[in-house]
Amino acid sequence: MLKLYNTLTRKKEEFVPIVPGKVRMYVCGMTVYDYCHLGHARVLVVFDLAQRWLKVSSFDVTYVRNVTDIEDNIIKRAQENGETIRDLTERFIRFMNEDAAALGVEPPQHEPRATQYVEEMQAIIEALEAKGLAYHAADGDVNFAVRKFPGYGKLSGKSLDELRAGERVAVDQAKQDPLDFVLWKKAKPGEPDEAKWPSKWGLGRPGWHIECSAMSCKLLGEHFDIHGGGADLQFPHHENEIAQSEGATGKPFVNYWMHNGFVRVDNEKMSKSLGNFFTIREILKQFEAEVIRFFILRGHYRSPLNYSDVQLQDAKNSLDRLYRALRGKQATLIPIDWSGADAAVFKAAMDDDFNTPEAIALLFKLSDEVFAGGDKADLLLSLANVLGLLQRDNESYFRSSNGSGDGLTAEAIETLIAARNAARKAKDFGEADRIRKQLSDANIVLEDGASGTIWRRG
RNA sequence: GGCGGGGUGGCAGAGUGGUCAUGCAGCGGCCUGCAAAGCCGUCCACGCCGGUUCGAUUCCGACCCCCGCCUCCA
Repeated sequence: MLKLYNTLTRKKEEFVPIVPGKVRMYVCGMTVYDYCHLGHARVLVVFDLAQRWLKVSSFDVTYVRNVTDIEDNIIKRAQENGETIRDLTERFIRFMNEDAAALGVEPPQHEPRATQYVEEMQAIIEALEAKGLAYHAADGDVNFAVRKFPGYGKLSGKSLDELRAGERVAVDQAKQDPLDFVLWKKAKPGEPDEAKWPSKWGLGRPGWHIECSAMSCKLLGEHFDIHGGGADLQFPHHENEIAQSEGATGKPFVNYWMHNGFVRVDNEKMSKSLGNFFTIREILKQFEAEVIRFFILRGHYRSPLNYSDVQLQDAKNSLDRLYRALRGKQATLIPIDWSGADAAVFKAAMDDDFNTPEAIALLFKLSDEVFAGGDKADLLLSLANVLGLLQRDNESYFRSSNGSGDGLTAEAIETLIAARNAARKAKDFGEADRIRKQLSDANIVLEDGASGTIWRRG
């Protein structure tokens, strides 16, 4: 029985899908005007994990992860770069997909782009207007009237009056309430034609929040199971989605809200605005993509994740042990018998709000047994596969040149190893150790085993 | 200020009313020509103060500290 922590109720709840056997899940994806950073990687990996586990749990999963390809920052960046919005967003969507693939993220069933759903957005805004929940303001924008929606604040636990008391932003005179948010933005002079759509309120573009209401509704229906995203989207973004969707349809919007914790740097949130972010690409120059995935999965998805080189290296050392257990074992993927003792432990951990640290601890237990000569290699490989881990060819994992480059080719290394082994055979250990030192200076570690010498990059 | 989440051993990170997290790192040993890997052993914990309890890191209360949201942000 799968239990999920639901942000809406702040409790772990048994997961019961709306339609038996089916799960519909929507996750707020990226706004594409820059490279993805580690924080984005966490969303990608965490919800990929959720998707995988739901599938393993025999659910028919429809997973939607959107792309925001029209928004203030995008327009600004395209203008700064002197390129079209389309060129900019296409490029960063491509980069995002490359990063996601590297991290072992299985593509969602749908990756809708906001610009393809403007009509649906307009339809929702019209419905809200008809119900008196939206108004065309004096400045030409269409806003959501937050005071007219009784449930406003239920996700974030905030009340309108408290929010107002803490108001830190200059009040926009065109709004009826400072917390009212934009559904449709009137086009402004100087904005590119690409950023303008005709509407009954004149030329303009959709607000950010309405994009997700429209895409989720169109692809998953008015009422679906799981909605996810980073914890920073809880308010106002997700709160606003609820107001828009429930306001327009009169139905409950989402049953389970899932939010992943932040990635931190020096105990501070990693974010674009703080400028303290590390892009996935940067980290990939130093570490294997799987190390990043493992680094994310070794912590619980709701906990903060502290980033540093030291932590990545620690994660790599740890992952190495798991790979080492499988080295030379010819393990193959097998169907998992979930009633088996080990698999049951793994399943119990995953069913408990995706407790990957515990699931991974079980992987280490299996690796101990493999080292001890037990026949758990296939199970280890297969359970790790559920987490998207340990699926690389063992030798290519250990020999990949990510990290400190050494310039030595595999052939050169093999030649040196042969020379060293000849020296060892001749009991010329001085020469043998000299060669090993030469290799270790180049970051190559040797292991002399019963079946010969194997090497890896350190 | 309001709302929310936390403080676990050198580091990372789960969890639990009373026997073990797990990994990395350290130390001693086995193995090895020496290493590496593996194995065995070992060191290092639950912010602070009270309370409940036979017993609390785990439950309750106060306190201190940290982080997030309240403005675009995964």
